[in-house]
Amino acid sequence: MMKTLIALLSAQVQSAFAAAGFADAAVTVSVSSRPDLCEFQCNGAMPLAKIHRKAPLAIAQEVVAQLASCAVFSEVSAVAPGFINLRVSPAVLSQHLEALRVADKFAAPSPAPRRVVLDYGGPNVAKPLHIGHLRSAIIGESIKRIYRYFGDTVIGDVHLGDWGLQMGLIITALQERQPELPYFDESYAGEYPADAPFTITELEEIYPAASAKSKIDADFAARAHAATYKLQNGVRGYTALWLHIMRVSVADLKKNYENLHVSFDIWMGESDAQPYIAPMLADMEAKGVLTQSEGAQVISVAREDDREELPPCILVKRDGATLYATTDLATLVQRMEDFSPDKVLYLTDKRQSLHFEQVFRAARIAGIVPESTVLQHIGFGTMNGKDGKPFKTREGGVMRLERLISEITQFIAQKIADNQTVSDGGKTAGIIAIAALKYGDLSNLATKDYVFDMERFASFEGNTGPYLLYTIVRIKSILARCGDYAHLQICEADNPAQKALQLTLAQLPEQLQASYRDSAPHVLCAYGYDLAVAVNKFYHETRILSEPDEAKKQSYIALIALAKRALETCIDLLGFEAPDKM
RNA sequence: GCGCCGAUAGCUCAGUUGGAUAGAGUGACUGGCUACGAACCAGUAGGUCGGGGGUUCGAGUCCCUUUCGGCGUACCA
Repeated sequence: MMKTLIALLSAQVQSAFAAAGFADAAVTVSVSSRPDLCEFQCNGAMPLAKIHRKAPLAIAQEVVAQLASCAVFSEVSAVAPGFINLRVSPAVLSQHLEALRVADKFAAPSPAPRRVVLDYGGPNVAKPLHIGHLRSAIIGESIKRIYRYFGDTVIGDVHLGDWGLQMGLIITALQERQPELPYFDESYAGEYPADAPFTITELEEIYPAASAKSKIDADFAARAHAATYKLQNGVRGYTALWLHIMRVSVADLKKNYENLHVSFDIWMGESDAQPYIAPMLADMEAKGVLTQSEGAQVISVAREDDREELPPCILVKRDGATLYATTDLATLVQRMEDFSPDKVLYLTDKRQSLHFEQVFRAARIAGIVPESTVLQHIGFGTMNGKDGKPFKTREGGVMRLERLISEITQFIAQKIADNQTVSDGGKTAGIIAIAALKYGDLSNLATKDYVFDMERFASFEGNTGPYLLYTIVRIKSILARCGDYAHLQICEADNPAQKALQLTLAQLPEQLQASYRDSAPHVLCAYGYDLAVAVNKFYHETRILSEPDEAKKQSYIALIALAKRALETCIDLLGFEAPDKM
């Protein structure tokens, strides 16, 4: 894999510094902050001024003198107080893009590919997905794709909430409604029915009703606790019922995630960690890391240098029950055994950051996870409404994901209806809706709260997902008339918009790397938008199909074909796709 | 109380090891369709980067302090 353009230019400037007598300097070239003055800049002379007791401008001038004969640059100058301004030679640029065009990938794979367990999604069974699940799914899916682009092996685990009191509540409510079912007959020894005694719609109604009832009906609550206990101790009928709940619920979750173009490699959950809990606690006991505190069994995770003393990580409550942290640690035991990952990354709401800090420390102390395995939690912010408060439906309730997607799809279907170019029963509207939703979310820093505004996200103007799709569709429309263009080569630019597009395209590898290094999809959103702007400007100012000079025309076509692939790579890593027409 | 996070144009957001005149979008105003899609392009106006102090040749960025907001703060997940 070739070097990035920035790396190539940096190497040239670095050796010029060395030739001028500044071999110790680690200098880099960056994209210019003043495109009116130059294309690239190097600020390396200024920090050297103090060390060498020399004016920064003088240093810059000496370096520039060394670069004068360098064919890589078409223009080099030193400017006060010590900037080195650079323009790349058009031939070098076009050759670089030509190499990028024929490369099978736009960025070099990671030199040390990792095994990563990515814990995202986190839905609860028997409960519908709502907007609280949206960000984890969208951001996780994008990070998964970015990691894989760089060669990591990523195991995406949906990590279901499939254990605990909620299951007891459902079972107890079912028993009230259908006491005749064989699952509740402890003397029953036959086969249980293959089909579940409820649909997903019924299940989604049963749970909230049971939850509400348990709060006002103490007897019902007690029976639910008892049912939970029986389930956890493997009572046959309850286990069979639990499997029904799981199958019905997971099938529905899969359908919903598919609509979002989100997929998982494994569908494990809290229940899978249960067999690991007892041995893990015994091991902690043996190691002496488990201590009694206020009646609970805990691991102390506080450190000397903490600004504030961290509460201990509680593993067993006073009443003997285990908790979220217990399950998460047991899940880590299981993940180390099954996958021996180099990294485990969790994507949850940022309100859980203290919990993960405690769990991570406890995992190190208990020796569950070695130092060589990175544990990271990315806590994302809340999706708010226009009023700045957590997003709600107009009626004030929690918005179901299904409804959110369908509302955006309808909104967009209405807009493209005016255009009348497409009538495919809403398929295109669905594709655009997903792009609008995901881009609207991912273009923000993941860790911050953001304001969800459907009209803004679904607008086809400005910095939006649909704008990127529109740009791709325009290119497709031209390429469809070009016959076979795969062999066409990119040549030196002959106009400013073309040069600008080439320079933007040359940034692609670095931008991909930055998004990988920082697990930051928003970097790709910003770059994809910049690239789309450059494409549209070029498109607007250049005749492509009607260009009389055949050589120029071919170079233009090769350039937009590369731009199309670059844009498609960006949106694919963000987790959405472009239609052929819109 | 303590801790974490945030505050950048009317609104929504970027801003990479500290670098030149702090950038986009949107809204407002203006111009461009007999060229490959005007869902586009170009231009104008809009800023004490919450306030104050410090470090530095240079601070939106680093340090201290302060105001406001969000969240968390041992037996929920």
